[in-house]
Amino acid sequence: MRPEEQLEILRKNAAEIISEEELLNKLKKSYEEKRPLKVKLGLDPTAPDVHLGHAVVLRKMRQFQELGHQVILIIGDFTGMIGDPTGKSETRKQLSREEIYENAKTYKEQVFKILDPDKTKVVFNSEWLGRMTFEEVIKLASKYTVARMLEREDFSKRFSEGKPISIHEFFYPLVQGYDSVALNADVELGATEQKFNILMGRILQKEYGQEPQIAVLMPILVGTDGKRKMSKSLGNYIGVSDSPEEMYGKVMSIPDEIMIEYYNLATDLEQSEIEKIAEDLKEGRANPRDVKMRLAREIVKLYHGHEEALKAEESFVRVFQKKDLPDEIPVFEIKDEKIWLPKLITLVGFSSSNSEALRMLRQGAVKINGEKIMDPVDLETDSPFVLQVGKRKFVKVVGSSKQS
RNA sequence: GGAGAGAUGCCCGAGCUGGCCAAAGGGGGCAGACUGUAAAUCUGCUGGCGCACGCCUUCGGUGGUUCGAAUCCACCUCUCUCCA
Repeated sequence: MRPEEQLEILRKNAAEIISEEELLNKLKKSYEEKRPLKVKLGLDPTAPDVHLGHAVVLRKMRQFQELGHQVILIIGDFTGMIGDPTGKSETRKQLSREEIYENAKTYKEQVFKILDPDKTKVVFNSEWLGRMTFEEVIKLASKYTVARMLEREDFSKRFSEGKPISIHEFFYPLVQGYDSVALNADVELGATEQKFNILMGRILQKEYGQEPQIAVLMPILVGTDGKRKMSKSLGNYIGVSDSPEEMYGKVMSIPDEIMIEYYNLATDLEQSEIEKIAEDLKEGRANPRDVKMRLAREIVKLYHGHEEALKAEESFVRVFQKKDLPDEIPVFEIKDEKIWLPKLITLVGFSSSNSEALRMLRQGAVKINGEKIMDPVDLETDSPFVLQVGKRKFVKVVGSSKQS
């Protein structure tokens, strides 16, 4: 494909490209020399749960792949072993080799729902970082100044608020930038929050006599709460490995205001189509609920296929609109013939303690076979029953004593 | 190296002239009502324990004083600020 057309595609949805002109030049050169560009993305090996927020970036990577470029995923195992300090207080535990390997494996499984495995190279940054001598490290550290380091917003904020910043945190940007040097990367992808780190790559590459990489920055996807960025630790994420029903439901729970953002960043719909939806919505021609259902369908389709998306929708309508039971309820086998209800709720994982279960009970959140129960009763398990806690947690409890 | 300030429950943050403190208030979260599993609003809950006006664990760590400590004392660890 012609470089100009490639640029057109790559530009879509990107928050910022630094710089487009240089990117076009690289694309041209690549086109002429028939040499694919090396496109780099760093992954943090500590949290191996890929969600739609990551997907925004990964889907852009996918476009690069489709245009014939070389995609390189860097597993930050070296940095992972040091332990990212940005939670501080708990000095995040260091990961062992095995854990990192394990995480990397699940990472790959999830990432390959989006990327083409045959066209993806995965590397560990310990490969080159682990071999650096202290002398080289100091040399690397000399390439940047404290004042410039503090330009980064989170650092300067913490600094002015009197919050601690450990010296080694300054190494994160340096190390990430050095990864680009080690790979001689042409392009680095990331969310806008990665701007500083990615620009660091450019600076270091120049210092080490390389042509600087292009920064392709993608917008940050807001989480299901509509406020904060999507992340696992905030519990506002939609994972690419979530079940179809779960995924569908989570999409339905997002605030209306961010629907179009999701259409743009998390679906494959044409720009023109999305614009039309946005307008219908604004003019009141479309029911926001239907627009959201379509969104949920589109997103589930991407990760589970058309069929599953429809099934998830059916299930959703049944459970939440008609207030029926879902057609498939997980079964929980129980050995005891009799069980105290709060204990059962905890046992199946709907609460973290009996006390909590008791509280939910008192607030009328618990139903058995559709009937609201407010007392901590003892239950016979000789005949199966459906336990429901809250709106979305169901389980079918079956006594195992009768079965054998 | 010197001087000062501080460390409280998921987070922020009161309390710190010792008992009334499982610890105010806010945020977040969960649940209920209302709905479109949206938003807004209202209500309740928000350490554990077989459900308790009871017991256990919790206020950076370890010891101590006391009938009794988040609150007093000693030492330690960590953080911040100013000086060098």
